[in-house]
Amino acid sequence: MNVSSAATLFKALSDETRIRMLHLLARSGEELCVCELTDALEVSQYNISRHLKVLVQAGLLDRQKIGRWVYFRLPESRSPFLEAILQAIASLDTDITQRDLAELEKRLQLRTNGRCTIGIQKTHLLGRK
Amino acid sequence: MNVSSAATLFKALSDETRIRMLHLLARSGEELCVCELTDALEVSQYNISRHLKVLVQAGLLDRQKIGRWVYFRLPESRSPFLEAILQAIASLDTDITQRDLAELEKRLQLRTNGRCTIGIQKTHLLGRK
DNA sequence: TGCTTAGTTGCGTAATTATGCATATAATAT
DNA sequence: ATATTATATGCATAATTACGCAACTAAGCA
Repeated sequence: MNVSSAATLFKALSDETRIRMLHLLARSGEELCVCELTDALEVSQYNISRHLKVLVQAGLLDRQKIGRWVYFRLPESRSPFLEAILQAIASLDTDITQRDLAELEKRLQLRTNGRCTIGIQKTHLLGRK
Repeated sequence: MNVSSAATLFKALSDETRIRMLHLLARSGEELCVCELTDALEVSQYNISRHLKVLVQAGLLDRQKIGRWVYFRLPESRSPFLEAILQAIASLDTDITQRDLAELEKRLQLRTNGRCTIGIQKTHLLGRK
């Protein structure tokens, strides 16, 4: 980890939606697809998608496509630097983060065989008409 | 610590100069004045001053004026969240951070009675003609 | 061979940020 | 008081970022 990549990493973390996504991934221990994150956070689908791209490019998330769904998870191997920051984010406990976890909990119960099999349920968050 | 202030904090950290300043403050254990930071980092005086302001406003630094000099130090009381991040920054060890520490070391030897008594030595970094 | 669905991305616009230059403020010294 | 010195900041410009909208790709199904 050098100064430049640390600055890039912090820049990727300098957004509320991205912090909330990482918090959910860290606390749930799950890998989550775009539509699950969209429903849990109640942010428009195209914004979720763009924020996820920022996190992947910063090395904060791994991406895996399964069928029509794309799953994101925290990288298995993390530097001490990254681990410390993810721990800090996971420790966030406020109205918003509690709500996010509760919404995700509900959403994860719609999985079948441990996988998401449906799209976005909160249709006003769709990135198309 | 809530999501919004975490985002603000990370935004304040999303700049190389600001990370280098925090790194010096954490590793040296000293409080440092504007001209010492300017000489150590070799960044123009007005930019050092502006970056310091960002860090103070984000709650990452305390400011104390002594005579004509203004000293900055890490806050004595830190949340676990902040402590984890400062530890991570202090652990940075690269060409740049080693050089910064060496330059600061040299600069601190110009103190008398543990205080800076001179201005910027690298005159090309001054914010005036 | 389409049609539907999960996700991505280009474009335009608005907001924010960094930096150089010049100047302002504030404390000390002559 | 006036000049000097340490630090801060207003202004202009350039670069970056976020977001809504719309269109696009890609995978599975009829």
